[in-house]
Amino acid sequence: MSVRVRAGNRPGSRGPVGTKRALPRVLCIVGPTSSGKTLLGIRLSRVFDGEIINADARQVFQEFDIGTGKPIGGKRTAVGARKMYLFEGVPHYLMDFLPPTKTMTVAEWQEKALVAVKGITKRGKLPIVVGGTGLYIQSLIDNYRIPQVPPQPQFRKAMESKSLDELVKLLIRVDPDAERLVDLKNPRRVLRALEVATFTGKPFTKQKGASKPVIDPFLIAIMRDRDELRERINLAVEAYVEAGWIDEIRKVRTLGIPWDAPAMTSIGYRELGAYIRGECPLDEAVKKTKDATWQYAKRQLTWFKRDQRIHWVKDEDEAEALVKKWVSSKKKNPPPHKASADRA
RNA sequence: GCCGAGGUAGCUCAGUGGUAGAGCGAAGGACUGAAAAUCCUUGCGUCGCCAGUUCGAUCCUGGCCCUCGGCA
Repeated sequence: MSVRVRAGNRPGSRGPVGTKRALPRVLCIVGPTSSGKTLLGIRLSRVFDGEIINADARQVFQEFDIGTGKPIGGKRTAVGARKMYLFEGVPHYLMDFLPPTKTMTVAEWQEKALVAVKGITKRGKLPIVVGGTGLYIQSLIDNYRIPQVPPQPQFRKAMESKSLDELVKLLIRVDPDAERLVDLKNPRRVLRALEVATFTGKPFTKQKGASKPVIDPFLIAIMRDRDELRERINLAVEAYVEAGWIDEIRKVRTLGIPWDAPAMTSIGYRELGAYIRGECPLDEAVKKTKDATWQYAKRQLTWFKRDQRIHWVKDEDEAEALVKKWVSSKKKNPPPHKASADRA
């Protein structure tokens, strides 16, 4: 079995040797859903002449607007030769471009995001990454070296009939370190590791890692206490329904998007889908959507809590003040971030 | 009022004569090409109340209380 592995165009893998240049500075607004990232991003993009790079795994989809929390009123607009997503004049990259039946991967996001960072920087603007998909953001700021094997549908299909135990055995045989470095109880992880080993002939655990940073990030998140965040989530869900979320789903259906399309598996779309199909009453679907969103927010918090580089602020004003200091501290090639180095 | 079913973890329920489990929820955690995904860890609760039988009852017997059906 042979396969075509994408050529070595991985970001950061090469570069001008010896030409020491400051890394592009990138502001990253992270944190759990409903904490206020989108609004803060818009505000800071105005104040600091920035452009936004979406780091939300669901806002990438076309037609999925209300329920994914895209800024209301933004849309694809022709700018010169090509179309770009604009919200009140602020360009958003990696937003609203993917057909709902397609999937995107971390590696693709990482690559596109870096291209966007470079373009924005070249035009003298500040790149602002905004989103709650922790893995995406980390892949960018820590320059993840992701094993270069795209998903292999036929391989995954072929392995479907195997039990987890069998997959684990196969994996350990070709990649003994997987025993302690891969979550052997998680079928997805095991399958992926096996996939990489199979198509490269080398152990998965030897191929994952991180390269030298290619950007100079500044991470910021708005701290909300538990009750407040939960309340914000509830209100957001209600506001989305009020704003026509259900009609949005119906419309997407008339466009031929099946219930099991990748974008349809987003929180709320699946719960409200059950209501639309007549499987449960509306109030139940809304309640489930709130609960699922909260569970998601907790997972995000688990992710972001451990990243010591994040500056947690209490409100937008504090965020702006902090960013102002960071922006004006330019030059001075900042020392490499400690936190990223001792994470392996 | 009569007949039937039932009262066990926050919820839905399983179960046994030797003081009890599952799913969901909740809390915490992981996370390198599906990430709004996927996965891991954590369960003493008066087993409705009272009395009896028994070495021992949540499980058997009797009474009581409550819930849900059906009949009046």
